[in-house]
Parts: sequence; C-alpha cells; structure tokens
Amino acid sequence: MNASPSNQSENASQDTRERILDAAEALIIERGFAATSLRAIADRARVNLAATNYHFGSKMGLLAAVFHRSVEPINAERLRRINLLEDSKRSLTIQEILEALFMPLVEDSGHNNLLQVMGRIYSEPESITQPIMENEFTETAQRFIAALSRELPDVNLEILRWRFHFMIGSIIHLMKIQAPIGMQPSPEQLRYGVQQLIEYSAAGLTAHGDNTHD
Amino acid sequence: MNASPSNQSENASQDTRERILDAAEALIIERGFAATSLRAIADRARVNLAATNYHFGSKMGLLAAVFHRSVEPINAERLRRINLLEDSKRSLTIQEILEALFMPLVEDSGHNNLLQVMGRIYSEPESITQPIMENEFTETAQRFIAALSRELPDVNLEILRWRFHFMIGSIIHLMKIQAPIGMQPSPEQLRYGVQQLIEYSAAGLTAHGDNTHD
DNA sequence: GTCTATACGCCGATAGAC
DNA sequence: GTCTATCGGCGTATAGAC
Repeated sequence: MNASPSNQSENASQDTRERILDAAEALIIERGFAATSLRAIADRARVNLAATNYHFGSKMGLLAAVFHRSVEPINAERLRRINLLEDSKRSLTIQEILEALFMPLVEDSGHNNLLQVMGRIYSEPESITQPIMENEFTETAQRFIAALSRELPDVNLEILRWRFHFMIGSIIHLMKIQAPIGMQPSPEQLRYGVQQLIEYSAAGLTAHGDNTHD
Repeated sequence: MNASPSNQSENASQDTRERILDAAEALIIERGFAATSLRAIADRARVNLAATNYHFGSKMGLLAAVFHRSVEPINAERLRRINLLEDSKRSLTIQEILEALFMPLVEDSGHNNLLQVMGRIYSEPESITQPIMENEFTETAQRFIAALSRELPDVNLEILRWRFHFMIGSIIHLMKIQAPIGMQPSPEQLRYGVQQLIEYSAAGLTAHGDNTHD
C-alpha cells in the first residue's frame, strides 16, 4: 500500500495540492481563515505563493476545498445512519433522528480535526462563506427535515423548517464556543454538549403551539 | 430644541464622530464589516481617512462603537422589562421572560436598522468580533438566566446555561438568515420568526432530562 | 484637540517567462 | 505546473497644520 507511483509528475501535482490543503487546514484551525494569508499557507506548504491560486483559483476556493474535505465524510455518515433508520420501517423517535444527525460530529472516524475546521469556518465572514456551507449542507438538511416531518405530523412543515433552522443555529454556536482560539475542546465536553443539544432540540421540535400562555 | 450650539468647535468634533458612525453603519449594513474599508467610510462621511483612527483607534474600535450604539437601547429595554416582571412578585411564565428578552429586537423604538447591524456584525470573523459582543451582552444574559432559573427550579443551573447558549445560537442564526446581503426583511416576517423562536426555546428550556428514549 | 497629508508593510490576485 | 515580478487596495502610524 502507498507504493511508489507509476507516474511521478501526476503524483507531484497531487502532492502539491494536498500539501496546500494540509497547510491551509492547520493554519485555519490555529488562526482562523481571515487571519491566515495565502503567503503563510504557501510558506508552510513549501510551495510558491502563485501555486495556491493556480490550484484553487482564489482564497475562497481554497476555503471551500478545505471545508469540503472535512465535512464530506461527516455528511456521508449522517446519510448512512438515516438510511439505516428509515430502512427499519418502524416509527422513529426524534432522539434517534437527531443522534444520526449530530453524533457523527463527535465520534472519531479517522481524522479528529473536522470539528475544529467547521467551528472556525462557521465563524467566518458572512456572505462569502455562507453559500459554501449551504451547498454542502442542503441535501442532508432536506433528508433530515423529511424524516422529522414524518414523525411529527402535527407540526406544520413550514414551522418545522423554522425549528430546524433554530437547531442549526444552536449547533453552529456550540461549535464556535467549543473551538476558540487554538484551543482543543476535550472529547468528553463535546459529546456532553451535543447530548444536551439533542435533548434541548428534541423538546423544541416537538413543542405544540397552543401553550402560548400559562 | 436643537438650537445653535454655544461652542461650535465642540459641536464640530461631535459632528465628525457622528458622521463617521453613520457612514460606517450604513456601509456595514450594505456590504458587511470585512468588506467595508476605512477609506470607503471616510469618503462617505466626507472626512479624512486618518480621522477614523483618531476617533476610534482602529477599525475594530469603530465596529465596537457602531455595535454599541445599536445594541445599547435594546439591552436597556430588555432590562426595563425584566425588572418590571420581577417587581410584580408573582411567578412568571417562560414565555413572558423570553418575550422580554426577544421582543425588543423586533419592536420599533426610533431607529429600525438595529437588527440589520446586529445581523451583519454577528456574521463577522470570529475572534475579533466575539469579545465585543460578549462584553455587550454579559449583564443581560446573567439577569435573564437568573430569572429563568427561578422559574425552572428542576433544571440544573449548569444545564440551563447550556440551553441558554443554544437559544442564543438560534437567535443569532435567525438574525443572519433574516438579514442577507442588503436585503431588508419585512417586520412581519421578523416578528413571526421571533415568535416561533420563543415557542421553540420555551419548550427546549423546560425539557426534563429523563425522556431520553421512547 | 481636531484634522490632514503621506508613507509603510501587508494582502489577494495575475501576467508572463521558463 | 511552477516561478518571479508586480499591481492596486488594505489597515495603521505619525508628523505637522490649524
């Protein structure tokens, strides 16, 4: 495994790309995206400054690539779990669905810096970053909203969408406060926070609207 | 009222400061903070570039001043309402407390661009912006957590703090998606979203922890 | 004190040689 | 594919005019 490549020039190019991605990821975790310059990334990756723009087009393109590499396996695991649950044909609890959505974030699956990257990137400036994440997350969100709606027939679909957004806001905020400057949150803290979030969100999602007073 | 000032130089200085603040606020709402340069702000305010740094020390200092000017009356109104509620000496509903916290955001009190500024600023890059907002919000948060804790004696205080953070994440996310690029959300939409959030959060805050399954 | 003119060292991006 | 050179714009600092 990982034997010497048959085509060395192809591999060299792949290697440059990967080195840039690795360096960018490390620096983003350390300092955040806005505070990380392409020059610092190029230095760390031992490549020329212009190589970053050659391979990724722009700083934003590089951000999108780093984010995608981190979030793609998590989304895949989320979809695997919700598929498993739905294949069982039985009725699901809200807890089960939310566990399928959130537990892949805190369970180690090879790399363990996914959460740190996401925490950083979710904290980045507005209009540039948000479309990237929305695209990355749309399919997953639709699948889980559908699953929740199936188990919550009394909650109007439009209202359920609102509530799903509130939940997303909570998990984003959780990742931000758990991943402050260069500090690594302990896995136990993270898992505990996510468990609290699941309990909180399950209650919020199932709220019935007529208890407006007393 | 507003008669000619007795000291014109004092007034001129105040005027420059205010013009910079106004220009900064307008541009931040239009483009976001990171995308707004001090040069653009100075041009719009018809002052010299260096005047921005003279009056506010740095771009971040200017951001803090803009944010403070927007959020201070809202926090004052929040505290006024929670004081009123607590002075009544009766037991409060969670709904009432959350309305005191969130309704000042969507009720017009003179200016109506407070929400847009906050939506923009909450979307800005991480470590620079977050301390500003935390300082601005700490007193209010403590008062409301205390009020909620009084009415939720069965919820462990540490868990209640987690849940309060989840709720803050939701309102931040709501402000971000309601205030996208240059677009003004309708007051009805905003009010509806906040009402949904109150209902959702009230259910989440009161969740009792032993319904982990079925 | 208030404000201006000017400059310094970064930044992201790109054109063109190899 | 990679490199050098360079561009315009940025936040910031300061010396000096009023």
